[in-house]
Amino acid sequence: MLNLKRLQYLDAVYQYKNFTQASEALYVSQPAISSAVQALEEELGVRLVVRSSKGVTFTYEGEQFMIWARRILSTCEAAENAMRDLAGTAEQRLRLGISHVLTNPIVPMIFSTFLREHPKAQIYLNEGSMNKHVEMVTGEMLDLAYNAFPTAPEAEELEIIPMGTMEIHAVLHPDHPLARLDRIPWRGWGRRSSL
Amino acid sequence: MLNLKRLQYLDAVYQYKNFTQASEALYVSQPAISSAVQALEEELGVRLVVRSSKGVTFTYEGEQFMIWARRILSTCEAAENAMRDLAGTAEQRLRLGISHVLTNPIVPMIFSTFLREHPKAQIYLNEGSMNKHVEMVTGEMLDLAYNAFPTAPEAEELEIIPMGTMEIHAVLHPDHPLARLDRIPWRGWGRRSSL
DNA sequence: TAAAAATACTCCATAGGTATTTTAT
DNA sequence: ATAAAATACCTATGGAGTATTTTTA
Repeated sequence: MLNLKRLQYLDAVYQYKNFTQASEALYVSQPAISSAVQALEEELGVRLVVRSSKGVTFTYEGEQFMIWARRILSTCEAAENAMRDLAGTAEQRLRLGISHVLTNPIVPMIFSTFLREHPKAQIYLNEGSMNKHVEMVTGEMLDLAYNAFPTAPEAEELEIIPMGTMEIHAVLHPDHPLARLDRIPWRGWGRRSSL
Repeated sequence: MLNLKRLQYLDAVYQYKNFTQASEALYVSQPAISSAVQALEEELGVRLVVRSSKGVTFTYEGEQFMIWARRILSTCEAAENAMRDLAGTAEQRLRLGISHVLTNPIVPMIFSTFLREHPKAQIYLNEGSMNKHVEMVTGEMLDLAYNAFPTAPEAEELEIIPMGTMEIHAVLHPDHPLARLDRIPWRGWGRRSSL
């Protein structure tokens, strides 16, 4: 299996056509370069460079290999940059799930408090079902969900911060049998048809 | 700097969605996989997978990174194959430089002797100047040059095998002053106009 | 309780360093 | 005599193994 550091060393050798200069550019010793190139040649079964007392020249095989090496190295660099981007924006990003019924009270809070503290932040709002949001937080698709009754089994691995309570009012016709009560008991809901 | 072995491990994790199975597929221990993935996450500054007691799920960042990882790994494989090809054909290939004036005696030898011993070999014949061939052998562009008078300075780093001698005859008009001699001295050449 | 991943630790291979030798100009 | 690479040798880091612990379904 190839080794990226060796490719990097070979790349420097290709630029300088000289082991010593390559080693100085990379802040390593000359023998480190020497053995890395030897190891590559050994592994590939191919002579990559011709050494002489005035530097190195690349063989045909060496030139061919450099085409691949450069491609590999630049792809790696691109991958690292892509991840740096994701990591960077991740710090400037709030992926928030909000249940439809809870949207009202939370949205003003976001724009007043959160955005004042993180002016550069981007906010991804996902309105949807509460249990779906529990899954999305578990799978790191969301950072945070503003939720109620997190009863899904996955919810237990999440940190849950109580934000407050919400009074639920029943709006009834004065003639409805429950209209006589001050409070409507929970147990009643299961047995009755909804309004 | 990225490390290809770690990418390979992550790739197996991606296939099996399970550290233990990935480790078995690669014939390494489970902690080896575990620490490789941790190291990658550390290096990239990004959470790649979500661990659970029933395996792993890839995060958004993890999925994105896998696109790059696969590309890197397959490019490496292609590079190795390309070099294997070059190394393989190198053993079945004679890159031979022949000076124009020497072509006659060597060509029959190639087809009779060499090809009988190496029936699968390919022969690249390069007809050209003798000093150019010395350079090409030095730079490993040729395996062998059939040459005469290797006087180029680079020739001293080459192994030289005497193949034979060749008589050089001067064809002269009977009235030419040199025609009287049995042998024409070398030193005469420099001072006279050519024929 | 079982299955999966993390942790602790130990060990070894290998990458890298320094000093020196070899080679060729 | 100089400049470059190779070699010898030593050290240290990191990767991998075994054994164990933690976590969650």
